Amino acid sequence: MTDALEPSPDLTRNQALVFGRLTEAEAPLSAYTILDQLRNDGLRAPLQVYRALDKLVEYGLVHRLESLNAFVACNHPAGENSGASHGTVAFAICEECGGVTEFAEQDVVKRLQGWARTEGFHAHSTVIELRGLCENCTTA
Amino acid sequence: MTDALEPSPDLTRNQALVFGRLTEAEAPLSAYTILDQLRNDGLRAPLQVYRALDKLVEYGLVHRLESLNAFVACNHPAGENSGASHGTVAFAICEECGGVTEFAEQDVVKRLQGWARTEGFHAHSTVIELRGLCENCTTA
DNA sequence: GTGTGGAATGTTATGTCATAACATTTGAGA
DNA sequence: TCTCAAATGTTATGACATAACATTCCACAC
Ligand SMILES: [Zn+2]
Ligand SMILES: [Zn+2]
Ligand SMILES: [Zn+2]
Ligand SMILES: [Zn+2]
Repeated sequence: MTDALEPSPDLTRNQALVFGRLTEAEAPLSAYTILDQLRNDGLRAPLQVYRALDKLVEYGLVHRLESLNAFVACNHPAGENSGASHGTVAFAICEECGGVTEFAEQDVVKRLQGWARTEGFHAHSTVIELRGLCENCTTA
Repeated sequence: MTDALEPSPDLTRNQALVFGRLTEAEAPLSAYTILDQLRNDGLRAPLQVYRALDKLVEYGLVHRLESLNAFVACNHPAGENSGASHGTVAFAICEECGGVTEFAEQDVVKRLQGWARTEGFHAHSTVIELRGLCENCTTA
């Protein structure tokens, strides 16, 4: 229903820079924020970042958060810097601290697949994003 | 978990124009597309459209599709032009014909609520969007 | 009927996100 | 060494969204 498997070859220089920056970040980053933080590494134009992001998303190393127009490094269990790839996942996005939790609920995916099957809809990607407050920010 | 109930008062002129245009459309419309189509009705600036959209979304008459940066009129069973409001729904978006199907899968919502409860995450809105091909466009 | 305040509106300018188009460089394999 | 596909560099432009401020509208109190 989602995410064709892709090999994850060695990263190019720009891809490694962008991926490294996202891996260090504690919250999603926009492409322009990434660009600003990589000026000293030689990046100058948005396209350099967007092209790297396109590949990283294709490899399954990075996810795009549609409701934020921003990107996060994958934290999938097997999602190290090797050949990582996985199916549909969901994101919980805290609007106070910006933190993002990636999680997989197989029953949710199954249910959506079930709906798609009965309707004849052929999904190739699925977006699931919860917006709200994480536990820390609720109690605080 | 989502969508506080809101009364849906009489629509203002701009709100009615925008809602009418979305209701007639067969696919999602961007704010700027709506603006272009309402120039002859006196609308001139993006903010006039965005402000109307904000209210219509608040009233539950219109939904924003995050993965498209576009808007659709609600087709909820009780979602006429009266006081309509409902919980979390999902959207199936055809990338061939542009058609959007709004549907509710209570088990999906329950499962996501379950995850949120165990994690202490307090969601106030939920985005579920499937991207792919509808039945017509798959067979065609 | 007049005054008043909140909501809606109108308008200009600006900020943010993303891609088109084209030139150049790089590097693996014939 | 040649060659071609992939990656990169660069400029310009397109698409989506909001800040800031002035004005109008209208229900409601007086
Ligand atoms: Zn992941
Ligand atoms: Zn938080
Ligand atoms: Zn609806
Ligand atoms: Zn279709």
